[in-house]
Amino acid sequence: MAQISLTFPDGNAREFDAGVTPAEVASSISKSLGKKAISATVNGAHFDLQWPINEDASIAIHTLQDDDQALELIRHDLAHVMARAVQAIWPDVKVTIGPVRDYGWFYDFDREEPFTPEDLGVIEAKMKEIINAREPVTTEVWDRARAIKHYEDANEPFKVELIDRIPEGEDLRMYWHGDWQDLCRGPHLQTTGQLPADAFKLTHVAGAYWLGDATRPMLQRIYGVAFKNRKDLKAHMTMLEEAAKRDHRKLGREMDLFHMQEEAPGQIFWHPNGWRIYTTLQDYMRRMQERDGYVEVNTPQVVDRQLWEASGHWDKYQENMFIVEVDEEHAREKAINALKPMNCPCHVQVFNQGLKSYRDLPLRMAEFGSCNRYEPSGALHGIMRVRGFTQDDAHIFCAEQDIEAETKKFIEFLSAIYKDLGFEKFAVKFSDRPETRAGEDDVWDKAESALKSATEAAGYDFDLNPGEGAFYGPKLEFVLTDAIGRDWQCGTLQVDFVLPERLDATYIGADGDKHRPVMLHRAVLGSFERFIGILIESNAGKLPFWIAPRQVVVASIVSDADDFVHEVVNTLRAAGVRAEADTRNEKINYKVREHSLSKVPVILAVGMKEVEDRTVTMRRLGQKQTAVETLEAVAETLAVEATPPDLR
RNA sequence: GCUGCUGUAGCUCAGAGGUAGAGCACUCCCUUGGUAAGGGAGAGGUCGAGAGUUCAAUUCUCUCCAGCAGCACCA
Repeated sequence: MAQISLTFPDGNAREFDAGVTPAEVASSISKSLGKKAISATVNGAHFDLQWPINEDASIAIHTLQDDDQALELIRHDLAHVMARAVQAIWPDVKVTIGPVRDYGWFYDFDREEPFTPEDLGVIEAKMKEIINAREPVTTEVWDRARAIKHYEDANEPFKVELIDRIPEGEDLRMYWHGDWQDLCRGPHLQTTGQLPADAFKLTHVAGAYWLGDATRPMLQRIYGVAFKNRKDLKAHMTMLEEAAKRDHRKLGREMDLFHMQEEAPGQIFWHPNGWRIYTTLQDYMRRMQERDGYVEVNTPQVVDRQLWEASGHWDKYQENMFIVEVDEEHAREKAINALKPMNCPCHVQVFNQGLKSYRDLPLRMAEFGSCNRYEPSGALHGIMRVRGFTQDDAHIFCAEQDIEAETKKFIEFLSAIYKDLGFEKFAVKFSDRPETRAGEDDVWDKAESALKSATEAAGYDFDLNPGEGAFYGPKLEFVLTDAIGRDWQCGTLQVDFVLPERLDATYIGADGDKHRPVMLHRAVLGSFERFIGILIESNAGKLPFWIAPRQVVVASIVSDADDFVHEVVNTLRAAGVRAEADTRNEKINYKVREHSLSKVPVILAVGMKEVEDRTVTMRRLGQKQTAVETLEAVAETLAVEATPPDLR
């Protein structure tokens, strides 16, 4: 038999018969490793212990001590064990797919009756039974015909479809957990006995379309989380509880920032505190944009359908637009309008007024543009996904050769702002050409490479979203994360070759001829609404002082101090600090607790001692210790903190 | 939009086929208290909306609306 050489992580190599399995390799090292092994990395690939190795390779044997591999296998095997448990309880449930995801896995089932929350407990119990039976996991490669026949006989149509979708020539691998069988890429554990019976939990059920396609049947997805041990599971559950406390919807209520109500789904009633955040951010953005060479405009909300037809929105976006028809009885003319879902067509109208010269480019046209989109009801989420919102939008009209420089300039602009707002790190996603698109391939080539090299030049890595670009051009997305790890696109930059064409934007070049500008659609915050949601969650409500709507509460300890309290408030207000008095007939403990819960960054306590010394006792949010300072010193310190970072 | 769940006082929630309860918040009174809840009293609800079943519905059924989780969507 042919020999192969396997190299271990310590650099030593040993000869084995070709076709040796990692399980045999592990056992040859020691009996205990043979038992403890869960999988191997062979030439960089994650290998099942049962797969044969046929060529010289590097090999590392994994045990449950290896976090990455162990967690992946635990979660993956639990997906199978869960499917097995479900079919053991309800034999006519059809199985589909069950991948590993963050913290756990899910598995999609086809079943008439919905799973109930009570069912989850029943399934969990069955899973523990299966785990404790400690049955071996085995695998075989089958040929296509046999696998299809098998699943047709078993009445598992989804599996048959899956096999049809696996490219010819790729191995079809079958796995058995005990006598329960599933089509699976692997790898898997040696036995279900390697699973921690006390470190997983089924969390929730939800619908999910088969193959992610809304035209296909909706399946029932059961989610689970799993860890290596009970302690990690518990830590995860605690983390989720903590994250729930940062939910902007909860904090928005507690901090009295905004509310929403049935009569205006997906729209926000901003309260004074919330609107303070909004205007503070808007003022800041306006200063930053002016400094970076933007001009600000403002355009109509209600626009005739003709413009939307010309721009292409009527065709491609109508479902998401609020259409406004004037009651015929009162209409002098029969016009159909739409609330603008985007600002771009209006900006082209501004651009088109008067002749533009190449000397006018790049023209950076900004608008705090109020948009309304009829978002699907299921997509609405607090103030992060709404039907009425305002973008910090701008369109940069430029020549093709300016794309790279403008992109780089924009990324630097965005990252400076994100830094000011406390987001040092953010993800960048790059989406390239989709299947159906407008524009020639060589133009796409140029645009894509310009975006990529500008991103790299600005010093950012990006994830590629192949084929996810807009039909009119490639795009960059700047993604921030909410309290429980959901991603939200905030900033964006999109190259657009199409709209200038459709709306006939032109400029006169140095050669005296008409040319077509390129439009860069870009936003930094994305929308104020979403960004404020993220800002609240990432700070757990403890906003930076300059953004905090209520910055200082001056609280009296005894009512004889009330006069000085008002003097302190007035002094702070004169220094540009948002201060208010709390002279209610309550104990200082009560006041401290209440204002701390509503996230006021600074509480200044004033008793008779302070009145005599003209001092205040300062307590910062989240800190227990206090500091006595003179009124003048506090006003000076807080005035600096209240100043937006760009004005310091 | 789809699947499932939820909707009772400002908030968090309990409750039952016979027209409702708690804690906190709110108002008033007492209390002037030194850094996360001082004491007492009071007020507050068309039980999401509509229809049906029933002697009787907030409770059961249906429809609608909204919210939550996930999926799809996010040009």
